[in-house]
Amino acid sequence: MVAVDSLTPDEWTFWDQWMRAQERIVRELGRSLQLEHGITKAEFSILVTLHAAAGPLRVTDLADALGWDKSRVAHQLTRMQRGGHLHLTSAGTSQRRRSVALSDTGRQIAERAIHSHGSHIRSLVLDDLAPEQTTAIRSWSRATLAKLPGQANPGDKG
Amino acid sequence: MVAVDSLTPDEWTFWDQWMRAQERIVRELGRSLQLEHGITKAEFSILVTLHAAAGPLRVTDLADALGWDKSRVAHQLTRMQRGGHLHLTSAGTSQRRRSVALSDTGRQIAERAIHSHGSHIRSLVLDDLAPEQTTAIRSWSRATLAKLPGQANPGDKG
DNA sequence: CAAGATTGAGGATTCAATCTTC
DNA sequence: GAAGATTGAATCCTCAATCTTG
Repeated sequence: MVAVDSLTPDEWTFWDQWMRAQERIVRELGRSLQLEHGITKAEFSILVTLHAAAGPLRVTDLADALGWDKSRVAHQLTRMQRGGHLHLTSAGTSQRRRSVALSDTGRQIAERAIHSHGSHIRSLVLDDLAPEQTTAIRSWSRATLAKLPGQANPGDKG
Repeated sequence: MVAVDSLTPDEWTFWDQWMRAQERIVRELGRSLQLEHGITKAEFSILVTLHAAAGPLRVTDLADALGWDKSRVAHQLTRMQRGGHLHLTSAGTSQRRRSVALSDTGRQIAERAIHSHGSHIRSLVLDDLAPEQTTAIRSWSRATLAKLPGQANPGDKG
């Protein structure tokens, strides 16, 4: 006799529905980004972070701003390199990137995408949230970010 | 002069923190599954769905139960085939699967994983939720699932 | 033909290992 | 050597195209 469940059926349903709702929203937003701007969700994240930055960023700073690990950023930059939305400065003969910034077209795409993505977030999500729901989710998000460590990069103390 | 933002800074922060919190929880739960049971989140989803089923499922029914599209399920089954957690019956000479069920070891892993995964969900999430937060999130999830169509499989009426 | 199912290609993510530079 | 950055392999996910079978 082993207790298989550590959650009640009601708790499982709660969790399952929450995760499914989340995934559908994310999928839907990703599809819109692709359809309307030809970019993926990951590309959008890079573009919007660079758009918000004062100037060019090093890979590490980009990673910190995004909460991603460096290898994820490096792979993403590699894929985006041929898209022309980025301006990458590299070091001499090697493939090592020194800084990343938006190109002119990158900036244009970023601004258009930010605008329409925001609209979709509003109509898919924000418009349906009552003030108490917003409050509840906001406090959960903050508590969770405080509770779970950010993406541990190899060099981090720990 | 173009309005770049359709959301206020506060709204962006709200959304950004929500998504980051979500991703960290999911990542953390995935890591535990891998560490403790040697399975991924996707594998867990398949195992738990088959465990809940009365008997063997066809690919389409598995996909419907999961809210995944069939190709996603097919790829996942292909990867899991060599793991020995599944019992697959196929049709004569072809690679076409007729039904999917848990093997004995699959059932054992599923039961253990359900138990510990539930514990992690409780300690990472449920324990920190006040009743009002649970209520708010539950109603958001339901509304969202009702609002967004499930994964459209090619054959679905539209 | 249509419903059931698989395949291939391309981007995304993670982990561990390695390269580069100071 | 340590900090900055890339690489390779394995899994995952989506879309479009194709195969299989009733």
